[in-house]
Amino acid sequence: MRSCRFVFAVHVLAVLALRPKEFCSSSLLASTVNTNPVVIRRLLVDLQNAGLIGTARGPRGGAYLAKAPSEVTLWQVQQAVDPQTAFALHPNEPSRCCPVGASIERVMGEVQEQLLEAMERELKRVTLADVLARLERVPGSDSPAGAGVAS
Amino acid sequence: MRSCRFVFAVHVLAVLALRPKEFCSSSLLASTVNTNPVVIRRLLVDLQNAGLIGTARGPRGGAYLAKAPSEVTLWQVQQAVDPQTAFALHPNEPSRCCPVGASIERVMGEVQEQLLEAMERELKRVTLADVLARLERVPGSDSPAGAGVAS
DNA sequence: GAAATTGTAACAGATGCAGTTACGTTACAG
DNA sequence: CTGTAACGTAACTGCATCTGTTACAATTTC
Repeated sequence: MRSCRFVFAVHVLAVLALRPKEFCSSSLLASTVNTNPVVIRRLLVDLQNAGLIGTARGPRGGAYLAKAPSEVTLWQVQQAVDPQTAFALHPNEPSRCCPVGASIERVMGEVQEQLLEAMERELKRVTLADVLARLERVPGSDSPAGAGVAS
Repeated sequence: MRSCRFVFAVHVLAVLALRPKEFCSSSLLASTVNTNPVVIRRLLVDLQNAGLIGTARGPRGGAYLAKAPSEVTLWQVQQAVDPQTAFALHPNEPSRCCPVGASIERVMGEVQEQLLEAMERELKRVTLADVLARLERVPGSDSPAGAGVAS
């Protein structure tokens, strides 16, 4: 994955986790991520479809975390916002005459499956609560960095 | 990784492995991969720098495999032609005022390291010889599909 | 009814990659 | 020694993708 949707999504979810029971607007989230509110709203659509957050329209509306941080794995986040392939396969069909070209796509497809499974195992081991626990403690901050941490 | 340099490189190395002691031209390799010879030559430069192949100029020149297929892992190939990051980090510096923005880059950088290590372990488990062994046997082909296989 | 906020469409700018053409360099063959 | 085949590399094009931006309809609160 080359896009930054994944880190943006983790960032947004972490902010939401630090403000439980609050509705955060896309403008507020955009200012902490340092991007445009529409970029955030596009992310929120995918996160909502995955059941990770909820949103509300109108004044005082915004997004809120729909699950406990310890129940949200980075794998869920990644699948929600950037379902990826590990590497690109052949863009043009290889020559079928060559014994390699005849079946290289199948073999590399199988390799890709193994690789994606390894990435899935690794990303499932890290939860949003783990991410919160690894943020630096900022005592003077307006939001306690430890809130919601369950590691 | 989104580019197809990795699959192209494995394809090329597999063809070279099936023709030991032969010099294969970039035109020949390009025809089995179904791309342009220059694309192949750019790959060959990287594979040569990594010590996986050798090349010779002039008539009857071309590329040859410099190692036994069982000694070449897909990790070596991937590092040679497409050293990658697992995912993109923040393009714009996040707000340092927010406790998340203050250290999210470090945390996600650590997550990325773990993920890359998992991918490395997985790709090191697969050698070029394994790839050759998983190609379909084509008895009528001009090149025995089992040549050089050591799995 | 006004205002705030999401949801979404449309577009601009930047980036990266595959493919292509062209040409200099090298080495073999006769 | 000359022609030819091949690598090495630079420059360019076209295409796709992504982030960021503007704009606007739909929704909800006050």
